Order: sequence, then structure tokens, then C-alpha cells
Amino acid sequence: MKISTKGRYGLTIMIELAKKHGEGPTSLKTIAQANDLSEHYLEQLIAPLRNAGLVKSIRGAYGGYILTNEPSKITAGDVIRVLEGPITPVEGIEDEEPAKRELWIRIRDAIKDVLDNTTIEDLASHSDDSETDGYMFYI
Amino acid sequence: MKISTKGRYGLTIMIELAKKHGEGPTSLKTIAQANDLSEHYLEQLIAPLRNAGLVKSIRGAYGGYILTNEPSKITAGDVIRVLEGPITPVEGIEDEEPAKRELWIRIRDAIKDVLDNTTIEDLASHSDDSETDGYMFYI
DNA sequence: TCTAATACCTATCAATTTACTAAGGATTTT
DNA sequence: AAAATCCTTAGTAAATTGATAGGTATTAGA
Repeated sequence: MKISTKGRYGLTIMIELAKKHGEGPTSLKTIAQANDLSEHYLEQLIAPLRNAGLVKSIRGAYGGYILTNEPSKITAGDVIRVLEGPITPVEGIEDEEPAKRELWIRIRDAIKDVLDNTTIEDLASHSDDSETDGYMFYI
Repeated sequence: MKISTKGRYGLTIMIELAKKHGEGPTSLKTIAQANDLSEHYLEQLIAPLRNAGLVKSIRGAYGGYILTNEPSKITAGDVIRVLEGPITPVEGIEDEEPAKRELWIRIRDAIKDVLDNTTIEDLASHSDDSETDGYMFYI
């Protein structure tokens, strides 16, 4: 019941690109170093993002990646779907019996509601906030 | 980003026990056959449920399991937490930077809201409803 | 034109998780 | 005693995760 590093690092990439939106390409090396991640691993994550048309690459020296769209037009859900697959708490919801099926649908819709209403711009603009914002970490 | 068969079969077990609540123990064999599941595998799932005090076992011939509590007092969240661990879309929410941390918290709270407000009684009483209830299966 | 920086591609791999299966021991009812 | 049941440990094939390794192709700038 987890979002893996694929989805999480994917969001990290998109947030970094959003911060530089309109200022030319950002290299993966820069993003990897700024976030202490493996550049090689990020290469594998950005390939699907490029194939999905969320980012555009600029090859050669001083190249890198840029967003193909406004950060306000790209949602967290767009990114997560590309890297993690369809948003759903179980495979084959249709095959479940009615009571559980409805439960999975309510969970799915709740997650979709959050992911599809959070833009990369939202994430980029809050990514420098200093501390915990008063949220508690209960489970 | 999935709930595995552990949590799903765990709910199945609890729903079956809820249907027979107050009528004496139900054996795993019965539950396994009714749902076309491996009895051996269910044994491994019910062990944590017993350790957590959600069910009580009655050994020997004509034994089985019973709920330790009213079906209306047990939530889907209780069962999922025992079998899948804490409800959270990522490990170590605290370690994430503010923007993503808030996103994970909103998702976690949305899931918790559904799971903690759905009782086993709710699930058992709707588990015989015939069809799809007009829900769509978009993603 | 050379060089460095960058994207792009394919393969491999260790660790973990998932979803079981196998085999039998312990306990209780009939 | 026999049968039904819970209980426990061990093993395992397949998939996934989170990388690492080792390149090739392309381009900007000196």
C-alpha cells in the first residue's frame, strides 16, 4: 500500500523542473546532486515521463529536460500514473464482491481526489517551506 | 500502491465471521471453500488477527474462529493495519520535504477516513448485494 | 575540429515481498 | 481411538524494487 521511489523521485524531478520553468533545460545531474539521488536511476524514471509527453529532452552539452506544459497544468496524479500505473488500491476491482468493491472504489476515489487536485506548481511553490506546519504524525 | 491479498483475504475472513456472529465458531476450511482460497494460506493470515485480539480461536473438532467484538465495533482499518502495517502511502513521511510531506499526509488521511469509517458489519451486510450499483470503473 | 557535457540505451543484480505449498504437531470433541 | 480442527515452521517461484555497470549518440563551446 505504498508509493515507491519511482513515483516519489518522479515528483522530485518534476518539482525541480517546475522551479526552473521558462529558464532553459535542467540536467539530471543537477537534480540528482541537489536531491542526493543516483543520476542513473533518475534516467530510468524520466524515460517514461518523456514517453508520456510530460517532459521534453534537449540533448548534447548544456542540455537537459524541460516541462512540456505549465506547472499549473500538470498534476501529481499525472506523474504517479505514469510511474506507478493506475491509481487503485487493488488489481481488478470489478472481480471483487460488492461490499469490498465499493470499499476499494471509495479509497481509490479519495486518493484520486487528492492527486488530481494537486498541481506540480502547488508542490514547487511549497517545497521551500521551512517546517512541519503543525501536522501530527499519527498513524 | 496496492493492498495485497493479505489485507483482502483478511477482510474476507472477518466478513465471513461477522455473518455467523453469535452462532458459534466457523472453521477456516469453511471460509476457504466458500471463497475458493487456500486454507493453509488463510492460516497464516489469521494468526496475526488472533495475536491482535480481533478473533478468538476454539481448538479441536468442531472448533474454528469467532469475532472477539461486535462486527459494528471492528473497522476495515483495524484489519488492514494488522495485516498490511500502518496506513501510509510512503515510509517515513517525516523525512520528506514539506510539499511532498503534506501531499502524503492528505492521501493518508483520505484513506484512513474511508477505512476507519467502514465497519465489518457494513461490509457483511452488503456482501450479498447483487450487482455493480451503478459505479463506473474508470481510472 | 576537438572536447566535455549531456541525453539515451541495455543489461545485470541483490534484496525484498508476495502468494503460496508442504509437512507435521497440538488440542479437543465425539 | 478417530476425526476435526488449530497452530507452527520451513521452503519457494515469481515479481518488484532500487539500484549499478557500461556503454553510444548528440550537441555546445573552445
